[in-house]
Amino acid sequence: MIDATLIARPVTTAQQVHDWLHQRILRGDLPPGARLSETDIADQIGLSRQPVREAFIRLASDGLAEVRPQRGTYIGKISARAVLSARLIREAVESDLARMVAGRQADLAAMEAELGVQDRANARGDVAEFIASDDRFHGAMALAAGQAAVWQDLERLKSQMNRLRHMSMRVFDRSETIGQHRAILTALQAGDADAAETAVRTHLRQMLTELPQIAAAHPDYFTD
Amino acid sequence: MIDATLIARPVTTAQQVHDWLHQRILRGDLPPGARLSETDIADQIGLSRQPVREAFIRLASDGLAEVRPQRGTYIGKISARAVLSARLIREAVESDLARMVAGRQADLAAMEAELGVQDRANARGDVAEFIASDDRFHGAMALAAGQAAVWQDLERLKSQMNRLRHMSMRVFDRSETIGQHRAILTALQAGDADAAETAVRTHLRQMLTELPQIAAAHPDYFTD
DNA sequence: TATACCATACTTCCATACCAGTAAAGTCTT
DNA sequence: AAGACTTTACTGGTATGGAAGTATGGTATA
Repeated sequence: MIDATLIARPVTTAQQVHDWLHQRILRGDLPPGARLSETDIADQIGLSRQPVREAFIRLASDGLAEVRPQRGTYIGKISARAVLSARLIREAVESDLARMVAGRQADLAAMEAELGVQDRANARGDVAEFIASDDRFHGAMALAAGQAAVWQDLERLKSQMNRLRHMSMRVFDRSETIGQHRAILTALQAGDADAAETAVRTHLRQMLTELPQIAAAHPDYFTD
Repeated sequence: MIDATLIARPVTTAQQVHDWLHQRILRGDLPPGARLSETDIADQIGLSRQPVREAFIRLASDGLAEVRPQRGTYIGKISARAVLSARLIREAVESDLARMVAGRQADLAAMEAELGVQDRANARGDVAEFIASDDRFHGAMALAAGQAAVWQDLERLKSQMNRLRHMSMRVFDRSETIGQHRAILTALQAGDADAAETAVRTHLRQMLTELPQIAAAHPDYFTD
């Protein structure tokens, strides 16, 4: 048995450049508003400008960069409007997913496991790992609802939120987040759809209070 | 007062090529699975391959095309999984939006107007206009909820569904769709959040019955 | 001092040439 | 005739050069 994802995947250089930059942007290594230069990056990694340019185009499609013709390419600032929109969508979708999970006998072991990971990451102050585990927790819920594809579709929206979270994580205590996660899981285990929905909405509304504070602390990283 | 959107908008050739192909794909002029050739299109519109190539990259990011390195570029087939995922997301989000609209004194004139447009388009058999009006109807609801940005974020997902609808519209009678739209509007006007949510969910679940029939009629246009 | 102008040094955008991988037609061998 | 191998004609991927537009800083002028 051959893994089709391997034979069908001659990853191009442009794709690798894109992935590299994508990760750096999400982690906050490349701050919002920073300037990107085709030539600089090309020289830096020993390539021609072309693959770098194509990576920029992909980033722009991701909503992470902005190419201004004949002017320059910049890391997109975090749009408060976009974050709020993404949050609303997640709340709506994950509420429904939670109801679906609560209504069936789903395997919740994966979600349970992530709670432990988050405890340890929080204790270590490992921001990146905490965020990754947080994502896996929510992804596991989508999987338990039999809707893995839905989680994939939200990727683009999650990107914007994750950039914000890399900033907020350094400011806020995450034990509260873990508690909210546990509340969700408990409701799901009890098969209580109403409680699960409430827990999900409460959890995702947390960002409504955090966003203004983060934005106030880094005004140059945001647009309205 | 100068319109900033005008001075800041030197539309590149690649962008125009992208928009052109994007529209043709959504309208079904370019059928799923069709082959795209950089050289063919470049010759056809009198350009070099480069801008066409960059348009392909954008289309791939849109999820409308697939670039297979060293093999060829193809119009993406319609993924049944993706359509179902998009449908679920829309049902979740628009349910919440409907509740928001029902709970406030919103201006619903725009939605009302689209119902008339749909009546006339349906009578004429104008598929494209009907779909456009359908989109505007749902978009007006998002606007009435004060969440225009949310509707923008769903654009990518709507693309996949719209391709499907261009096929289904020729098969199904749309008067039922109009009736469902009216049910939504009536509930909103009455300020009945529960009825509005139910009407929205009923309306968007229509696709669950249509998708299998469309897919069966055009098996070569779909992947699982 | 303030302002208009202009030369210059960038930037991205597009055209062209070349490279590498794929697939299918054609040829040879058995 | 059937199979394996070779050739050839494509495909997209990358490199490079120059064109077009923009920002910047200096300079002349009022």
